[in-house]
Amino acid sequence: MKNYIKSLFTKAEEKLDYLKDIKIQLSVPQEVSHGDYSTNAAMLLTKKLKKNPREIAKEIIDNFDIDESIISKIEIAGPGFINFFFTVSYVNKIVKVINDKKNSFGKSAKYNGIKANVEFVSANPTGPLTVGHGRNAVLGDTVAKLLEEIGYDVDREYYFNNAGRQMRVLGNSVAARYRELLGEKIEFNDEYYQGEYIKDIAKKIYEQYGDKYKDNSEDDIFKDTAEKEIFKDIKQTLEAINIKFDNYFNENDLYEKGEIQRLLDFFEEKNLSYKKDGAVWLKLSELGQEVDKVIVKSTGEPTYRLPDIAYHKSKFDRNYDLIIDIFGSDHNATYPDVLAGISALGYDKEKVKVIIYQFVTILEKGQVVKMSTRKANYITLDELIDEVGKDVVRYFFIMRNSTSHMNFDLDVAKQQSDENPVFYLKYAHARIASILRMVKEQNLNASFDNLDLLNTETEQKLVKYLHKYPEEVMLAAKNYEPHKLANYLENLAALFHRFYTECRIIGSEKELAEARIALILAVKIVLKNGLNIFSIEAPEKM
RNA sequence: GCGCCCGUAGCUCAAUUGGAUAGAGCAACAGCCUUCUAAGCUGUAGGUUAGUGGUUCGAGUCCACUCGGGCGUACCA
Repeated sequence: MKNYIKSLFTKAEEKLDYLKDIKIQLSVPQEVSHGDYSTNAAMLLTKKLKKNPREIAKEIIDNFDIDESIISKIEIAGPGFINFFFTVSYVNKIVKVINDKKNSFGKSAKYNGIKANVEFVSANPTGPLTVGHGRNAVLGDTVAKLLEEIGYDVDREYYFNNAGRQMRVLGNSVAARYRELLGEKIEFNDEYYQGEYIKDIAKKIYEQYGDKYKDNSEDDIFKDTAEKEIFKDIKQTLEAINIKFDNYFNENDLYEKGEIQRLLDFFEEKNLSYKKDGAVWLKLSELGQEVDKVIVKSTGEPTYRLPDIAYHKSKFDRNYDLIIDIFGSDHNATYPDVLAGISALGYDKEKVKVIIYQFVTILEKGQVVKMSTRKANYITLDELIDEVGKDVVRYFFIMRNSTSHMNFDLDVAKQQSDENPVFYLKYAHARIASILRMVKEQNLNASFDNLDLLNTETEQKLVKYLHKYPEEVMLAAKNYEPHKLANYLENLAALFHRFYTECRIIGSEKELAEARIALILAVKIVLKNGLNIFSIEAPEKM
């Protein structure tokens, strides 16, 4: 529908030069009486042409070459909107299109062959994933899926660091628990990781090696075993919500392959770094940032900035055209430094899109739960998945804009999981499946011969909404906003449920019944395609 | 103090990127199952979009200031 209107404008441009100066915006009015599509083109031209917008609208319409089998009416309304009305038979053609395309309806080839890298989760292996990581994980995976839907070739990547202070503390924590197991009285340092999982790891080491490491608290065995075990759990948790990564990128590689040193040399050579107080500083003030920052501490250890820049450089070197980072709002002050470093290296930082999501406030018994991995004060993602299930977890984290500071009341989630909107979507799908089973018993089959019979207001609304699906996918993908698609699906389900109560299939005339079957098949396909993007089951029964 | 994000119905959140009368779900109230799944549908009620000013044909959306909340503001990651 939209494309047809655009073609009208393109043709009209040959006669009306001024149309070339504006971008034609088409929107679907909220009010049905304002047509199927509406444009503000005439209003945008008032200044330039110094004419009344309604006069301009009239001139534009007079220059349209209209096919009456497609457009039933065009009118000028309000201050100068041009409203388009489509014919029933043209609108209903989509039902056949969807049934023909099935799974591929909504997919686009627009970005075929373009390589994208989506980096998300990226938690260091110091403890189990918490509910806080959930938003990151689901957002990243869904953004990746949306990009695939419009043609991108996407790699999902997890970046982690198994060196550094945090991991040493982790190793020491396990060693302490290990000695405790051997009967030693230990003082469990406040700085140590307090969680029960530390004891489990210590126990594993004890079961395998006995007291072999009794006097070797510094041995790598503690850190290495902890890392391995924790990573195993993290991967399991992610798999439980259908998330798999293509690449695991270890920060250590950057050191071992000399990338860090090379980068340091480069900055020095280009006179972009200098020494002060025994540390190496990057001249970020010359790269568009406020102040210079340290990249190598006086101890000789790099700060996170250096490896982060090197890491992003590696993404460019691996030929990604689109590089997406999913970060929590606590990172919002750090990435501009990295981007500045990247452009200093001569890369196009526009290819990097940083998606900052706001933290979810977790409430339990009316209290805010503050999360800390080290203090073992957290609710794990596993617990949440066990409690409410994979689909609810996934839907919950993408149903709202990532800019929203969501509240999540655990008690409500546990009690009212039946009232979660995700069930509403699933129910619509299951309901259609059920109708189709009944219809089969009555020997009725979908038919596309009499789609014009779908002419009630309820049916037309539903059909027109189906038209929008591919556009909604594109919009959600290009803006990295999965919640838009969630809203779309909820509206679609609502329109279907209404159709269900108002329009019967069994009991209607055969022609009408079979046209309606074609319609609900189309709705089922779109619901399923949408839920598939969210990795949520579309059940045949509930 | 400074930077980023947010403030919309009692609660949780939308709003086609500046469009026409700001919409859903919970919660409340009143209805709808001897016919395809009532995890559903219909209706009622609920709003000075935190506040004040500005920009224009037109502002929840853009700008300025004020108030309130979140996250940062390291030679931690």
